[in-house]
This record gives sequence, structure tokens and C-alpha cells, in this order.
Amino acid sequence: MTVMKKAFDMERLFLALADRTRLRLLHLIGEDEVCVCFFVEVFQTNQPKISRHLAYLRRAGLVAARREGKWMHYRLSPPDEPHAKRIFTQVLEWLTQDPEMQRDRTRLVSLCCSPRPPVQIQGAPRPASIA
Amino acid sequence: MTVMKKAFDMERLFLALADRTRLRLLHLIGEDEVCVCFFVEVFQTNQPKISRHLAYLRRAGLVAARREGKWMHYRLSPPDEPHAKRIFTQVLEWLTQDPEMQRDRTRLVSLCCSPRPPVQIQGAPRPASIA
DNA sequence: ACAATGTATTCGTCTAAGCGAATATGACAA
DNA sequence: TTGTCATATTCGCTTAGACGAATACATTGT
Repeated sequence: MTVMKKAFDMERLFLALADRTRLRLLHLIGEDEVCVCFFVEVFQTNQPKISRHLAYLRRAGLVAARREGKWMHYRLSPPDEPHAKRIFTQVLEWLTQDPEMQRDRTRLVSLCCSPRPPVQIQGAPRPASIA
Repeated sequence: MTVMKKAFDMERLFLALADRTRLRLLHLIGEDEVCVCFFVEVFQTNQPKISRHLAYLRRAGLVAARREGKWMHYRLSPPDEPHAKRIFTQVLEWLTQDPEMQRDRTRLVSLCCSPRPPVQIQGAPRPASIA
């Protein structure tokens, strides 16, 4: 039985991109590998919401997860299909222009560098490029 | 009261692209201006379905319509926002690779050039580049 | 074994949006 | 007018998916 690589599903890609929370997640991950608890802190929202959107992105093949003890780290996983990959990259570029996205990023950095971070993330592993 | 140009809504764009019928419509229009009845013929589906999807694309700002007697012609209307426009263009390029899209195009051409076209489109104005 | 902690899933509810069938509108012709 | 044709909209139904609240699961520390 051969492993059948399915033709990349465009609709699935665009559905995944058609939600603000997911766009914010993708942008906030960026070049990093980010722990779930940071998303919750930065977005000031409940944890199940984040988890569900991350699951959605994972199913769409746009992010990948790695476990480290109780922590889960998420990183981008750009599509293989060349057109999809180019579009994915350009979407990420586009996101950088958005004020809310910029605020998210700022928030993440200050959270990580803060001398007294919120309790929720005290022991959490920092994103690679910031730690 | 000043005319406020709203910041381009990314979610709206991706929602519009997240449907196969709409992708097929966008691809079939291409560089042309195409009459509704051709979509109905090419896709072998009912007319309200086409009309609703065209309305959706119109609301999303991706197509524009022109009336000519009882016929409505649709053409692409690429977004102004530079990032949106680039993505839009690349999506269209990507669509070209898809077998179903290619079949749609072939079907359109043969319909137009057929010496005995189906009744539904006998009097209909041909797409500019084909006529 | 048990509790604590980080994350994932489930549940019930609500809204957006897809569909076919039916109907409305708008333009032209008789 | 009245009818016909091309297109648009509405209606009733169904499904995907977003949400908060509650719960389940997994790992670590006691």
C-alpha cells in the first residue's frame, strides 16, 4: 500500500486563514516556537479557545506541535505545495502591517522580558528567539 | 462627513476564497468579462447557486458586474491593498494548476465556439477574449 | 496514590453560510 | 399591457464552526 500524498486542499487553507484569532496565532508564532500559555496571556482570553484554534491549524497542516513536559510548543509548518507556501509566506508578511498583530508581538516580548511576569507563565519556557 | 476607506479585511478575503465554487468562478472569469449564463452551463448547476456566489464575491469586492440588457457580465476586481492584490493574483495563478479549473476553461471555450451551442446560451454575448 | 498544573476535548448554544425550490425583479419584445 | 427571458433574492433546511463552561487527559511533584 503506497502512501498517497493528497493534492493540497485550497479551501482548507483559506478556511484556516479566515479567522482573526488564527491569524493572530500564526503571526505571534512567527519564526519562533511558542508555548500555549503565552498565547493565553497575550490574547487575554481563555485557554480552551486558544487550544481549539491551534488544533484547527494543526489539522490544516499550518502549525506543528512539540511536547516538553507539560508544555506544548507550537511552530509554523509552511505547506509543501509551492503556491500554497508562497501565499502562506505573503500572508505572514501582510500580517506584520496590522496594528493589532504588532501589539500582540510587543506584548509577547514584554511578557518574556518582564522581571515579574504574571503567575500563569512564571515557569513556562520562553520562545527560543526571545529567551 | 469624510468617506472612510476601511482597512482591508483579511478575514473577508479568505472567507471569499474558501469555497470551491467561488474559486472556480474567479478562475473562469480570468482576464475576461463573462456572462452569468455561461457559468451555469459550464458548471452544470442551477442558476441561483451561481448568482448567490457571485453576489458573495461582489460583496467581498473581488468581482464587479456590468449590465447589458438582460445580461450581466462579471469581471475580476483585484483588491487595492497591495498585499491583498498580490495574494489574489497568486491564488489565480495557483488555480491554473488545478485539473477541474482547466476543464472548466476548456468547456467554456468549446461552448463559445460550438457551431450549435445549448439553447441556454444561444443569444448570450460571448466573453470578450473568446468572441 | 494523590494533588497540582498545562493542555485538550466535550457539551450546549448560537450564527454564518451552503443548498434546492420557489419567487421576485428588470429588461426587452409583441 | 402582457409575456418571456436572464438574473437576483427569499425561504426552509442543514451543516460547519465559534464561543464559554465544564470536564478529561497528561505530566510532574509530593
